[in-house]
Amino acid sequence: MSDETFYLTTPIYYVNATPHLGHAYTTILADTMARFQKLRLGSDRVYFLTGTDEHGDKIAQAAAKAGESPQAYADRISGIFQETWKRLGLTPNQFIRTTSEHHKRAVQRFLQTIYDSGDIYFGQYGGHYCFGCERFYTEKELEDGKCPDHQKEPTYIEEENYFFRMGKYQDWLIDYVNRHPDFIRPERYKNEVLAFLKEPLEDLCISRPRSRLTWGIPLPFDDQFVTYVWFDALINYISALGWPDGEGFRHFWPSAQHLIAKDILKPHAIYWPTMLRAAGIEPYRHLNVHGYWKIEESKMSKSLGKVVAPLELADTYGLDAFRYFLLREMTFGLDASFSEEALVARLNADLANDLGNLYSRVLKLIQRYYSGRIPEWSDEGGLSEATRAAVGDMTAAMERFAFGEALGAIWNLVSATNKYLVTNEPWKLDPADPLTKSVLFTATETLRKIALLLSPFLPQTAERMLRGLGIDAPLASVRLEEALGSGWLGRALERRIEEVPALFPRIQTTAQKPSEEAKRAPTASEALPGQITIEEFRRLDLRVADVIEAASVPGSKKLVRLRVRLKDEERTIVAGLREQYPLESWTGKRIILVANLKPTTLMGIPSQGMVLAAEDDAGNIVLLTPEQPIAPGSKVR
RNA sequence: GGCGGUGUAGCUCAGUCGGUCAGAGCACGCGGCUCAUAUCCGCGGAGUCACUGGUUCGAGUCCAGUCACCGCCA
Repeated sequence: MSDETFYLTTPIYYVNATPHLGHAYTTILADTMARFQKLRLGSDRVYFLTGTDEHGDKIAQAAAKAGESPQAYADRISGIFQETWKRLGLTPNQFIRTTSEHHKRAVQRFLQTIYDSGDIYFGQYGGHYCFGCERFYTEKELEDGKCPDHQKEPTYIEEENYFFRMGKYQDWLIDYVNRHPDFIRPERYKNEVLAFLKEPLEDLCISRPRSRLTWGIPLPFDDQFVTYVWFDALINYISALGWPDGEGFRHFWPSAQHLIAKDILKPHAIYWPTMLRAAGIEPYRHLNVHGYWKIEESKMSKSLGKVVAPLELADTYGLDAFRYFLLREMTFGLDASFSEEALVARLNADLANDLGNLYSRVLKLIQRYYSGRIPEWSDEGGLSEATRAAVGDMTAAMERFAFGEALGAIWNLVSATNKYLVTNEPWKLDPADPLTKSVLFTATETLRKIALLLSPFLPQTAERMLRGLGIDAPLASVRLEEALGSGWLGRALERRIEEVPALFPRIQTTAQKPSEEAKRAPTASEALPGQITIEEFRRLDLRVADVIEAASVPGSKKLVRLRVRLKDEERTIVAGLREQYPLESWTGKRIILVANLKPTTLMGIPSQGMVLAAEDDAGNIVLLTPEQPIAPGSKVR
């Protein structure tokens, strides 16, 4: 037996926002991979880490805004993350927080190590600092002298700071990446990093003066400075293992793999390896980079204009269906679209029809033929080849983080089992016929193996399937290889099938088959140019809203900042109507709002919608308003 | 502006070294079955493989250029 281990991390999430789909996706991927590796290697050889990143300007500011101390604020948001992962059934081995004592000590130890070896120096720096971005900008990067993200004038700050000699490691890093082609994967991101490294790599400013920021870890060699938040955060990957002396570090670090979304490629692919190098620590093994979910509006469970947050769909359709969709639908490394419709399509086609129905038809046959007692007979091997292929393909796909392919491999086996039943038609045979017993035994055996293969992806479903097959599955301690053998039955319950609830009930969709009339409707090519369909019009979410407050937008003559109320929601809208409607005229006005307009930022102010107005040829502009009094939030159609 | 990438059936995407590569799943149509969650199984579609040139006996697959979208850098 090898001493192979597996250590997988997610990023630690910055507590300036509450968990969203992106966080959940990364963590679900990691959870699935960790479960898979535990199945393969045994749970004591696998370590899965996640956590929260809690220092820095933005946190201090957010806390101040919320009227809390930074620590109280971080505690609260970090708690929400922990709760959310629990709700989603995710099981990290550790949830690390950068405000924890052991992390702080490790960061200081790390800094001191590099400082002692001469890779940190004190230098001067001057530049345009944007507090929103928490970073300096060069002249060239500014647009009209403003931060391109926040549209705010940055502050010129000149200060002395500590720098990490990152540039010193540039050649080493290029060489390392080239020598280890799968160090950063998929390849597109490796190429991106190499492209970036073609330019000279600058040293990294790793401190912030206390005079400006106190919410951070003090530098061990100068307490007038705190550590730059990225430098602090990355170290979590080793502090969590008890670096430098911890047993966990020795045991797990050699197999370290990081999982991130593509937006934080640079710190992980460039800062972090050079930091490790400087500290005399081996680089991690792989950096696995995934894409983004583009969230498509759904018209399914949207009630009263309230957009349903993706995470809520986990409650609506079940954890496993939610996981299945995410794992199946995104090609690792690429972006994908998230929509309720697509989720339901997957749920119905794959989970309900293919898998759920297979499970149901087999168990119900056994129930009828043998009063629910699974026949112990011989497995004639009718599915052994398909099973072998599924296990091999699935394992190989997981090695490459190809979760969708891995599920595809399992579904090939599901499909093969459905075919096997149609080929052998046990329902046409005499229950006492040895062939019948053999066929049904083979089918249940295969279902058992399917459940096992599925367990990293759909843990709850796997357990239900096994239980239904009369097996009390201690999945945490099961080893894949052993369990795929014909002897493994876990703790066999009385192998009697009582009732067979549907694993995944089909979701009724309102989408009906196109009627004859619909087929005769004009097609796109027949439509006049510029015409839209009623469906396209319905995508607009127009609402009546009340203006409760109006304010000027500094630096703009045309813009006005409005606070408007919908039904039970308030929003800020920036409108270019100040010349037509002076500030004092706004309050109390009832307007029509495009409520599902993609939010944007105008002159530094986020705007969540657009006010409708009419304009004539002469440029006269008037607001649109309901002709009779009607409640704010009412839909316009 | 510089560099990467992407553009393949209605939809989502596979297509390694150029020659059964024109494919899969979903959706759709037809047929079969009726054990099963109106499920399952079989068959089918023809899509100028973004566009234009080029290399080659032969190109989604290589080269050049064009267009569109996206990413990184500036």
